[in-house]
Amino acid sequence: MISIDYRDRRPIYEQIIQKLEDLALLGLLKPDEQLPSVRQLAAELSINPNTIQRAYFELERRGVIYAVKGRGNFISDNGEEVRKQRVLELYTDLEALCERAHKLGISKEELLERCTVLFDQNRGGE
Amino acid sequence: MISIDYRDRRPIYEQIIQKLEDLALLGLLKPDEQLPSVRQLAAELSINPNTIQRAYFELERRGVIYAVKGRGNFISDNGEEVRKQRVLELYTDLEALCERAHKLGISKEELLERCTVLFDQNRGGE
Amino acid sequence: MISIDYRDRRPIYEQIIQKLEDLALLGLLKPDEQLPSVRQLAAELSINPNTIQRAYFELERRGVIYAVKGRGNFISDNGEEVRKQRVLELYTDLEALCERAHKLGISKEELLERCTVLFDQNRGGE
Amino acid sequence: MISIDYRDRRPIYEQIIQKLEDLALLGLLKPDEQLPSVRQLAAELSINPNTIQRAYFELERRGVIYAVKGRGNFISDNGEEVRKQRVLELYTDLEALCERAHKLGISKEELLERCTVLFDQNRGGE
DNA sequence: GTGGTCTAGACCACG
DNA sequence: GTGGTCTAGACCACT
Repeated sequence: MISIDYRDRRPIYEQIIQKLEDLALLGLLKPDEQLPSVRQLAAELSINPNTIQRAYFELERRGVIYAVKGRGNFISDNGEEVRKQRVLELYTDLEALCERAHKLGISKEELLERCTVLFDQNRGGE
Repeated sequence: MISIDYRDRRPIYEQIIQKLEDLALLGLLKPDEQLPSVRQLAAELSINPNTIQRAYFELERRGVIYAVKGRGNFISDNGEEVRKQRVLELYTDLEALCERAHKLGISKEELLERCTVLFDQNRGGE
Repeated sequence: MISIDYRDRRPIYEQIIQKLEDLALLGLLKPDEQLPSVRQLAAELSINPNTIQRAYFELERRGVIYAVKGRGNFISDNGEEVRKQRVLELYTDLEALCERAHKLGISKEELLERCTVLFDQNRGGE
Repeated sequence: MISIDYRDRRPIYEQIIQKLEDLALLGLLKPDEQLPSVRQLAAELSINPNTIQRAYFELERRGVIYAVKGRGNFISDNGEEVRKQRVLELYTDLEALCERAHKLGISKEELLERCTVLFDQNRGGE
């Protein structure tokens, strides 16, 4: 379900957060579905349970999952909220990218054209 | 000429690299123009000379500046090549962003619209 | 595994880079194999950890190794790409050498003969 | 007669040494021909006289030129000796290159072939 | 424990 | 004076 890329510069807990968030966002993990336990997932990925714990804490803080004492962790049903936040993040990144493009002397038309091509490419790739 | 933002999570040397690269790319620093010396800039910014050294070293590796022992550091004149590489990097980042947008269900029209707005914002910001 | 030659005029960190790159290129260090930690290698060679750090940093930049925060440094698996780049560099150096030979009035036959001898010597040296 | 490349990583005095040695070797500077004075050359190149002095000292040590107190510096007539030493240096470099080639898994045939091509290229380039 | 960053201060080669 | 290298020791984030 989840795999870790040790070559990735980002910390492991962040990779796990992102993967689970993606799965929840794409609807591959349904609301109220139970996640693997901290120990189980830790064993599965051969990493420290603390790292899983940290990822679950952060996901709970973000409202992606909720914890029930003695029972486990479950997918929250406010997927729409999460999605909105992701969209906001994307727009922030897009803003930074536009600034870089501007500094590099790329025209708006050039950027939009490229954007269109890349977006359509993506469409076909699925 | 350069300022450091200690709230910025990026390391200091990276901030310096980016600032100087931007200045060189925008043509505000002309080819063969001399940069402040390692010690001088360190004193100016109240940071350790090693940190400046590291930034200058990386800039030299990237071909943005060149160092002459006993004389100082100077802006390189192959700014155009550096720019081309930066453009390629930007397009790679744009591709990743388009993929994210696609996953989030953002339509192409929505993305292009946003792109236009952000780009123009940037224009006005100068 | 690694030794430093203090009579060598090249900086220590460069010697380390070369040694490790050679080992990786020759396949004596397998992909995903863990390297000695920065502190450990520093202690082993009786030099400063910063110097090792610098070498590892450069090796990572070259794609020879990859670092995982909190875990260590590991041999990268794109050895073939690195090798190709090294071959290109070697041919560039060979070109400069041929030019020098030409200026010194060395005939092509003389150069090729010498090349053959040196190459075979190398073969026997192992 | 001589030009300095400040982008070159080698120290200035070394560049001057090499240039003059080359000129002597190629016979463009005849035996007993007088070199420009330290001050004159320093002024011409807009660099410190100490740097020229250092280059001349080294050239005298190598037997390329000889100094006459109160008169100036002159080209030595043992050009053949200098050439021999240069050839030795080249062979040393060739040896290192052969070792690198061997480590990279380049076959002898491959190297010789490349050598031939590059040498002939050089021939045509003149 | 690991790597990543930074400081403070030193020595060297070069100009 | 300049850049280049190195040491000693510190703090941080991550596992």
